[in-house]
Amino acid sequence: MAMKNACTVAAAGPRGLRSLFSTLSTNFPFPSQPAANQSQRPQAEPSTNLFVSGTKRTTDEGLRECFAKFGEVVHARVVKDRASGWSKGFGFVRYSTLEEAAAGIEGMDGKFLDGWVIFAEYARPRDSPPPSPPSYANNHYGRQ
DNA sequence: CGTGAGCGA
Repeated sequence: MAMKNACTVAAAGPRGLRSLFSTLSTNFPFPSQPAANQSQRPQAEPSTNLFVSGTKRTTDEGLRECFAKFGEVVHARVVKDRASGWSKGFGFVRYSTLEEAAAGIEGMDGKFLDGWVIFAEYARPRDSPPPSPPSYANNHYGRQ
């Protein structure tokens, strides 16, 4: 039982609520949505691509080891600056199937890793890579 | 007050 993994699943207990119902106990029900469409916010449709945030001090292997407990991680990568090499604070994890991806999200979203909270969500489909180098052929990433 | 809402060379 020697897990050097830093994936110490530490979920904040239901404590911390002190005076939640203070002076705001006036209008209770939801104030009808102000019809303000939320543009393209997070929460994309189910996909094997997972976007994980909170990996400032975590590495690709850390993410992989952490998410591998919920499914078969095909590939895990922590985005970092190519120039300096420091983590940008977020990464991506690709599962083998959508079920595993959902399980990974439900099981890792809002957990602590390396001392930082990590968020697991579906990543956006990236079919428009930055044309930094005009490249010769069109790079086509693997698709299930 | 252990919290950022962020999408990849």
